[in-house]
Amino acid sequence: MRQSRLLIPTLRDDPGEAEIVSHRLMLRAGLIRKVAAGIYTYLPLGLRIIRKVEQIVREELNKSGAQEVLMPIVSPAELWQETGRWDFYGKELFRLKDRHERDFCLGPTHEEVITDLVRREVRSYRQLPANFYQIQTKFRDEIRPRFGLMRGREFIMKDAYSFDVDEAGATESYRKMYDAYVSIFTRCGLNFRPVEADTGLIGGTSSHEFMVLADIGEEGIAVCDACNYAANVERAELNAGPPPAASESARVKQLVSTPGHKTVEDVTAFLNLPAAKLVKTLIYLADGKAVAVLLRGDHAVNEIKLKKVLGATELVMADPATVEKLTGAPVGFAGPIGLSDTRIVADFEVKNLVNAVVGGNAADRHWVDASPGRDFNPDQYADLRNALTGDQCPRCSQPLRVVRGIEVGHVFKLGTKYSEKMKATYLDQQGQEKTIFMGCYGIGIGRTAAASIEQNHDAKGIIWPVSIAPFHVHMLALADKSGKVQATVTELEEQLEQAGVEVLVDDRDERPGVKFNDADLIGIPYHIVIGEKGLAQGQVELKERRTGTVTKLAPSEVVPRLKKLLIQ
RNA sequence: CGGGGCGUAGCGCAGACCGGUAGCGCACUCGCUUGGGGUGCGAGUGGUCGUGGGUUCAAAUCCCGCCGCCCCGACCA
Repeated sequence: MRQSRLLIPTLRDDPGEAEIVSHRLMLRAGLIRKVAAGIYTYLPLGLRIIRKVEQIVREELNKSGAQEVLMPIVSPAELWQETGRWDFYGKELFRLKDRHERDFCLGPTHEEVITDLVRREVRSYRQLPANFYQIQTKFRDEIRPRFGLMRGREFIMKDAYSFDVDEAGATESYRKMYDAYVSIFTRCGLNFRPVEADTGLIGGTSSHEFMVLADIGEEGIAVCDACNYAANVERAELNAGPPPAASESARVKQLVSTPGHKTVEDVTAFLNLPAAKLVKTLIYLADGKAVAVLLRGDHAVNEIKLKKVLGATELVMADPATVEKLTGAPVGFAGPIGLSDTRIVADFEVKNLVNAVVGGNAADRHWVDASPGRDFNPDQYADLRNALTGDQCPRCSQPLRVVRGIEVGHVFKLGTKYSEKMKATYLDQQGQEKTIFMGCYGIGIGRTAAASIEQNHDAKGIIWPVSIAPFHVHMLALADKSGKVQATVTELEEQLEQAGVEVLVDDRDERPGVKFNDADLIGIPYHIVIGEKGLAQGQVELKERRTGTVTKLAPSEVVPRLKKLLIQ
């Protein structure tokens, strides 16, 4: 392929809109261009990369027995109303009406559509198990699209859905997909880690996220170096911590004036204490009933855990009026002392505090030197927060480390959540009607490419792994007075293409420096430099992008050498 | 949605405080030059200054509204 015939608009300057490496380099290397916030056009080079990732996904999924289908992007509201997600999905769902004012949406995911298909077409246990996947553009009206392809409103996703006769079958399907994902991300050359995850909006019973380790990752992962436990910080289970090292003796509690100091920062700054010495009291409405939730000032509540502990189906923070009615104080001064009629749950770490600050349940008042067990007694201690570095591993009690990751894949065991609501059933061997067990599985195609750049780049640009590189080889034709360069380039291009090596020839009338810099920026793994100087000695140069290693060799050696390198 | 920042040529920016009819670098076109790490010189092309209104003899510049984009945060009492 000739570079002069492809639109590869490289940029010398960093575009102002891009903050992170992969976004910047995708724009600079001419892979993508933005159309609107979170919506991009894939240029020829970018599209080739996307197709490479898709191909790997296809091959591995086909190998695992999944079958490819293609569902519509637009789906009718009725299907979403059946599962309740028409309302539950909220503003993230792109909605539209047709000319008859009927409601539709642009698919953010396809559980409803595929389950509808399966309930119509699958009757018998003989047709199961089945696993359907598609690679398709998805739409989610994200609250804040960012980082180029990392979090777009329109993006390409591989989504798959498994259907089994029972729980055991579903577990087997899940395991197969998990294994396929490991193969896929390994082939993409990523440093990744499967971690235990929460099930979020999709719902279901168990789930793993495939995280590419990178500092710019939007997700926190708690990892244990001692026993290999890894989980999303939202998911990681935390046990009651070690009993407190008896550092200080409990003093008598006092009510002090904290005029106007409502937030954790304000109060601790005013009292000159660390946030870890404060207990914050959050008032929630769990299915309409007020609950006080106690956490250390420096900890963040995890509402998913809280919901489980409370056994609540609906959980919202109480409005200021309710808080005032309950505590007798404006928002900012709630505390557990004297809240006798209200259920109080506290995070495990609260139990370990001595001489803590708590709200006074009166305007501009806080208690200092309050101690749990003596001054207030929660109804229950539980795990209510996200994991932090230093917390104990739930498996082996060694300290956890929190690292950042990019979620490129997610596998869920759904159970019968959708099949029950949508009545997707089959007849078993006894002729009994049974509900189908489901699983669902996603991979962000563009995000996988972006994650690869985050892990594979240097100051000059991208360094693609061979498996997803837009081309295998970038052949740079330098100045050519004699015509020899052109002749060699044409000959080599032909030989390489015949050998199945994908080659991009930089045949532009540009200075050598421009070509070298653009080639480094684009990041094709091998460069062949052909110039008159080298040819005078019967040689061309082969450069490995990652290491910069240059090998001089005769033109006739190029094809065999590359074939060998590319097979590795 | 809350906070902050920004919209001036394809890209990166100056001009704005102090109103006088738009500029720099890169890119692009043409000519010469150069030809192994973003050559050099010259001549050009390209902008309703995001948008609507207002103030003024005069608005990129001052005032108000709207739109878009980027960053941070988002029930944390």
